[in-house]
Amino acid sequence: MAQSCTKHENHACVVCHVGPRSVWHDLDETASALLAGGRRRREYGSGEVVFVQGEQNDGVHCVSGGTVGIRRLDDNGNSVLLELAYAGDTIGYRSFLTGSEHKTSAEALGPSVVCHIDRAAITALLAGNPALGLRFLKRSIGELEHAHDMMFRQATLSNRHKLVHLLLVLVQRHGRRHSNGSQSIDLPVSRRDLASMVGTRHETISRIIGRLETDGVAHFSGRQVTIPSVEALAGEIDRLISA
Amino acid sequence: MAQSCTKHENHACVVCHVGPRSVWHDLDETASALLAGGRRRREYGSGEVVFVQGEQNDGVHCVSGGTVGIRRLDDNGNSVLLELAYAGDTIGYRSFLTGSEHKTSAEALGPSVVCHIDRAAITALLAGNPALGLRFLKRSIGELEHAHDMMFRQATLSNRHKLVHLLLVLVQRHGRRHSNGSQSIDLPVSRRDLASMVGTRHETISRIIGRLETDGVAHFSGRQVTIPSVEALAGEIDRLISA
DNA sequence: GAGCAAAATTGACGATCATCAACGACGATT
DNA sequence: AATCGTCGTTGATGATCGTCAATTTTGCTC
Repeated sequence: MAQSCTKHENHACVVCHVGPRSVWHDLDETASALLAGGRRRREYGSGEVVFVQGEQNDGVHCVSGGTVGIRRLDDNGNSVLLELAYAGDTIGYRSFLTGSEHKTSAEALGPSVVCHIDRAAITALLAGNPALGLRFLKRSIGELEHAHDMMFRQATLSNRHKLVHLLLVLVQRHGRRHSNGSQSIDLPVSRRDLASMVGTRHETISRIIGRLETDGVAHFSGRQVTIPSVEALAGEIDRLISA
Repeated sequence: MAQSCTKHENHACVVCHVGPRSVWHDLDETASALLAGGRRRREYGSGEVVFVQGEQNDGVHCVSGGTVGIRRLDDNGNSVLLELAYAGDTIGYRSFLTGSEHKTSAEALGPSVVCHIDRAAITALLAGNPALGLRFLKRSIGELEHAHDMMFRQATLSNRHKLVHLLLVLVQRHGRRHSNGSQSIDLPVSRRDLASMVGTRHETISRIIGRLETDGVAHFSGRQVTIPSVEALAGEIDRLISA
C-alpha cells in the first residue's frame, strides 16, 4: 500500500505543505525536494493504525486527508481519545523530537490519507531550516493550549456541558448545513470514545444523549447527529460564561 | 523590589541556567552576558502575581526559587490551577513565542524568587542560538505530555484516586522524610486549588480528605499532610494499573 | 488582641453517576 | 444464513457528587 510520491500523485501530498497551519508551509526548493524524497503516501481504512503507543518512533506523519484520532491506552484496557488530527496536521513529531517511543497511538477514524516522512529527511530538514523548528514549537504550543482548555473544562463543566461543547467543536469540522438552518454531523467517533473525551462512561453518554433528545436540542441516529439550532446549543454554555 | 543582576547576587540567578532541566543551560559566554544584561531578579511574597492572564507578554520569567502556580480563570470566577513551576522552570514563554497575550496567570504560592528576562534579550538569544529554540520546544513537549497524562487521569480515575495521585506527586517535591518512615508535606495550595486540580468542588475535597483520614492513609492538619506509608498510598493507584 | 474576610468544615438533600446486568442491533467472518 | 464479538441502549441500585446553608477555623489588618 505504501508508495513513493511520484509527480502525478503529488497533488494529494501537497496538502501537507500548503496552508499556514502546516509546519511544512513555505519551504524553499531544496527543502521541498528533500521532503518529497523522504515522503511516502499511504491510504488507511477506517480503524487502521498509523502508529502504536510504545513503538519506537521512525519519523513523523502528516495527515493529508480524513480524520486521525490520537489515543492513549493503559494496561487495564482504558482508552482515551486525546486529540483529533485533520488534513495539514503533523502527528508523531513529539516522540521524534524527544527521541523516545510513541506516547500515544494514532488511528484512522475513517478512510484517510497519511504521509510518512522518514527520520533522515526530517533530521536534514531541521538542520537546514531553523524556521521549521519554530513551526514545530508553535504547533506544540497550540496543542498545549488546547490541552489547557480541555483541563479547564474538565474541572468546571458538567458532563452534559462537556458533551455539548464537544458537539459544537465537531460541528465546526464535520457539520453539514441544511436549508432550514439546522446542521448535521457524521460523528467520526464511537460512543465509547465520546465518553472518554468527556471523561465519563459510555452508559452515561447514552443517557445524556437521551436527555438532549427529549430537550429537543439534538437528535441522534447512530453516528448521525442533527442539531436544529446550533445557536441554541451554544447558548447552554454561553450562559455560564456570560451570566 | 526589582533590581538588576549585579555580580554579588548572581548566585541566585544562576539556578536558572544550571541543571539540564533549564532551557538556559549550557549557553556560551556571549549569550550568558546577553542573558545577564536583560535579566532582573525579584522576590515575590505568597500570593503575589508574576503575570496576569490577558496581559500582553513582555518577556519570559524563570523561577529561581519557591513555587509558582500557573492558573486559568474565566469570567464567572472559576479558577483552575493547571501547573506548578519550580526552580529552573521557565514560564510565560508560550505567549512570548506566539506573540499573544498571556493565556494564564502566574502567582507565587509561597515566598519565591523569579527572574524576568526582557523581550529584546530573548529575541537576540533566540536569533543567535538555534539550540535555545529546540530547548523551548522540548520543554513545551514535556508540558504537553504532562497535560495528556492529566487528561487521561481525569477520564479514568475517581476523584479519590486523582487526589491520591496528586498527593503522591506533591510528596516528591515537598515531602519531608521522618525517622519512622512516614513523610510530611507542606501543601503549597489551598483546598480550593486542590479541588480545581482534581476537577471537583472544595466541599467534595473536604469529604474525600475525611475518608482518607478514617482510612488512616493520610492525616491532614491545615496544609500539613502526614502520610504514614507512601507505598501504601501508591498501592491504591498501582492496583488499578497492574490488576 | 479585636475585628473582619476568606477559607474550611459539616450537614442535608436532590441530582447525577458508576456499576452490573440484560437485551437488541450491527458488522464481520465463516 | 448462522455465528460471534462489539457496540449501543436501557433498567435497577448503591455510591458519589453538587448545591445551599450554617458554622467553625484560619489568617490578616488595624
